[in-house]
Amino acid sequence: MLDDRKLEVLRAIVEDFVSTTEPVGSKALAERHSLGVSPATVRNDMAALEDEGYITHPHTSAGRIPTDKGYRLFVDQLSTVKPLSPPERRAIQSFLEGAVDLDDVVRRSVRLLAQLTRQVAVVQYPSLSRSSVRHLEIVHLAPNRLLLVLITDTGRVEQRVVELPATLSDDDVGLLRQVFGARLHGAPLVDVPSALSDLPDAAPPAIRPVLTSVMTVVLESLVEQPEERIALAGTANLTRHSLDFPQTIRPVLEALEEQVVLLKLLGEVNDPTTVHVKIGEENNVEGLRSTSVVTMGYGPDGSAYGGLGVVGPTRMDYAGNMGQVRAVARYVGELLAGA
Amino acid sequence: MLDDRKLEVLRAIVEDFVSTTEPVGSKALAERHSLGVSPATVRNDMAALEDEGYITHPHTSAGRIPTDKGYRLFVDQLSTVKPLSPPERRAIQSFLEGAVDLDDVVRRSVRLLAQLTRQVAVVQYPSLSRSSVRHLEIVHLAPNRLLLVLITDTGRVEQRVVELPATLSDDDVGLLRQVFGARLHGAPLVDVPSALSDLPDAAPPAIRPVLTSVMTVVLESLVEQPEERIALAGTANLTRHSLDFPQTIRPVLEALEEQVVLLKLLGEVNDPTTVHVKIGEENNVEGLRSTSVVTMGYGPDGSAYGGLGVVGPTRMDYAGNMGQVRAVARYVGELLAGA
DNA sequence: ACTTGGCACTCAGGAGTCGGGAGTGCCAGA
DNA sequence: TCTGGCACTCCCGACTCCTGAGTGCCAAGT
Repeated sequence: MLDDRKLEVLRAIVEDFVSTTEPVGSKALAERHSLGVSPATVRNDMAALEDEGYITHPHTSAGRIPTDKGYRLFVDQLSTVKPLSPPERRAIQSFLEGAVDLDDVVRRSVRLLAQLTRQVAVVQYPSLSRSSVRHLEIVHLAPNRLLLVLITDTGRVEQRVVELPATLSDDDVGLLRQVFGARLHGAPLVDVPSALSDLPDAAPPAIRPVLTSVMTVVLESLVEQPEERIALAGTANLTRHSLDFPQTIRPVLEALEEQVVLLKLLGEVNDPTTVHVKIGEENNVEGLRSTSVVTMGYGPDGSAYGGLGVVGPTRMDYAGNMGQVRAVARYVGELLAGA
Repeated sequence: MLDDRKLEVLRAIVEDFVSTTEPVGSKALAERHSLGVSPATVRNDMAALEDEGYITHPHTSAGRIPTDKGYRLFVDQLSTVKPLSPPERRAIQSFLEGAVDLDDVVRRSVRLLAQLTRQVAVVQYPSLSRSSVRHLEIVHLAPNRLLLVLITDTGRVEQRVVELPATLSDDDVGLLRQVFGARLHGAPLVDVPSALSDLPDAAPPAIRPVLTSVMTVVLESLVEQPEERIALAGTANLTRHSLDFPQTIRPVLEALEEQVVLLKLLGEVNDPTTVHVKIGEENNVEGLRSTSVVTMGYGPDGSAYGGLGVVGPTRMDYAGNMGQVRAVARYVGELLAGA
């Protein structure tokens, strides 16, 4: 159905359209890319590609532009992820190396990604559900009030205030600290429930009620409904080509403000070790139907702490952006694994 | 120079223009507002107002629109801050009351503010420099590595990793904890330097070098260059009226991505207990010259933890937005003071 | 001294017209 | 299977025309 030359024509169309933003015609295409055939032949190939749904034209006397399906074919078969240029690599390193804590890492990464790709960048904080407990601190705020501070191996810090059913002495708090510390230190968050399951029985009766409320808070807010966090940058990049979005960038901005939407985008990744691309209508998110999303998981050796990626017009430099997303994901993964 | 009727005309122009987004002409104005005079008279007044620089017209045969100076006069003398409607009050309460921690409070507030005002909302986290130490936790990560966790009275949690010049036993860490805890508990962050000044001398020689590095980190990263944080929401609101911004919303989005810019906006508030408005060119920030900014400080009884506000087109409902910003600022202030 | 109606003037913006040019589809010949 | 030729389509920019909202100013009225 599609011989090599037709594929070559498709590639040329995608590349030209991506770089010029203008529908590309048979003549210009035959000239610019040395295909060795005449415009007429290119026209025939174009007609075939259009029949198959890979390209369209906005109106009769205009050139062709790729469809979502065309981009999909391009991404899957016609392009290879572009490795970064040395200056880009240097930029990543110098940008990320000064980070002082997790917040800093995430904020720097997201800005970096936005700058590199010139798209909107999204970085998810390391998911609590895939982290382990590094430390659980219990601070005695008031006789009947505790502050729990959970610190994970990835550097996330989560805090919750616990109102107690009874007042507590400092010694009691020390006891609590010991009990929880011993059981939780180093445990993956998902294992916390089982690690704590026999706790009420094992503890001295005096502090049982208190212990139970602390347990409840720990389990509920840190394990069952762990809070996901996300950083966003580069929204101004959406305005670079007003042509890229049918009406306005409104729906896109709205979608990007929804944490849930972003989590969904980053979460739909099955294999965290490779770059994923969702093109146009492939996005299940209303409002992002005219955008493409490039994502990848990051984390140590193939497992994933979380995801990151970029959102841009379907008319984007896939090869380049995929390379950039992959590179940043790897750097961030290493950085956090080493922390 | 400007008699009462002229002021009334200005008010009418501002109100009509704000609600319709269209230049307002003498006839429509005379009809809609019962000024009791003819369009011709209104025209004369308009000419006077234009001479004084309070209004302009985009072209000869168009109606008048307010200038920045006109809005300024309107805000200063012709409008009163609009108190919230009962449903709005309820919305605020129900929106904020479920917050579990500081992050949650800030995120909810910023979304709330964006929804209420239908503008871009900005909320600054309670500034470290105006907070006190509630607790400083020292976690022993590795023999030569500590994690400092600072918890402030406003609920902020800041962490830093300290690499030590020597290895440390758990007992040493306990000692550190005691020493710092005793001196810092309850101290305003600005007083921390003096509270720690005699520390090296007072401490046992064995842990002095370690103590010094910890001190350095505390002072540098928590006191001298305290990290300011800011939350943003509602950027999609910028697109509601494309007419509002000369070219595109690009420069506005860019400005809003700069933390520094936002801090500057919120920081220029001298008296934290009242609402402040910066109109158009009054903004020193390149990129926000076509926007107005409504800000207020929040905090307990007149002092300020931080600032919050909204950014929108100069054509905004000043009275309403000022009321909304004020209300949210007060609620947030109370909420954090009680925490 | 204001206010008012009248009137000539201005000018943005929409509707209609037109021609150029880029691009297409198709066909017949190599 | 490719290619050159050719008729056809139709977007887009330029041009013109026209309408209507709105103004500025003047002279008369109160």
